[in-house]
Amino acid sequence: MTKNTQGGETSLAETADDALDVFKALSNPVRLQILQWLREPRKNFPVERGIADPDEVGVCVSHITEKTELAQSTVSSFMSVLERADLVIATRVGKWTHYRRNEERIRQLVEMLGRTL
Amino acid sequence: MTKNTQGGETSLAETADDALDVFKALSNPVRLQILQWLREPRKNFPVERGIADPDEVGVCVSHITEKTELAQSTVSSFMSVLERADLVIATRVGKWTHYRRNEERIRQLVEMLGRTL
DNA sequence: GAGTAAAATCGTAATATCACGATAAAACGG
DNA sequence: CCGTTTTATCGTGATATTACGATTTTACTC
Repeated sequence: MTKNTQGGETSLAETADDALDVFKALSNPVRLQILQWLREPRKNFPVERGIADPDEVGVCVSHITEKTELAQSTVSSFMSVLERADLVIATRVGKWTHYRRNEERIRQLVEMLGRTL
Repeated sequence: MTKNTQGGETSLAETADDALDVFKALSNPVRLQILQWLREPRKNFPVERGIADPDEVGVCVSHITEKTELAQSTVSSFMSVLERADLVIATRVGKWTHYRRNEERIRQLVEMLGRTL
């Protein structure tokens, strides 16, 4: 994990450096696509693989890997890029690492862009 | 020029592909910085170089080059990346190519991100 | 037309990102 | 503890981006 301990509260100030990380993370078509898919986990990942509720905890890496048709290692590193940019939150449930969107952070981000961009 | 003939009207639909170009354009610290500088041309580029009004037509490449401390050729290509992403508008006045922010497009973009991101 | 100044284009080396397979680490089941 | 499954990490080629100097194009001036 990177900054926050996956918990609820989020830090206030968004620096310009944060923005750069976000833009870098989003400047790849597959990563952008994955973030879109995660908007509706149940719709875009119909087959159940992990045990947990996708709306709760997100979608596991193996499932995302299948959909992207990229290698597992590639998707794994893509997901950590998205995580480092705080765009997604990782939760490990058993063997599965589930990723879900960090909706609060994304909202903050859009709001920040509205001010600073 | 790329799409619109530098005129006033803007196309409606923003595709996801456009978004990718924008993110790519903004995923470089210097390009991001330049876009910020262009928010206040008179403040950030006090010395007059071109003839035209900076608030009207923008800031010329040589002036931006000085401030970035990069080579002229680098800045020139950076500016065309920003232009291809429709984030800035180029206007040639004599020998000088002036760049200014495409505020309308940037607003649209932020609004689009609020919906789709 | 010759000379000059600003910007764009071209060729290039250095660096970063992408995408992979192989391997290691984590977590479980028997 | 051993085997299996899932994910993470590592090493490596392929491709893309960065940044430069040299050259070309554009536009002005004499």
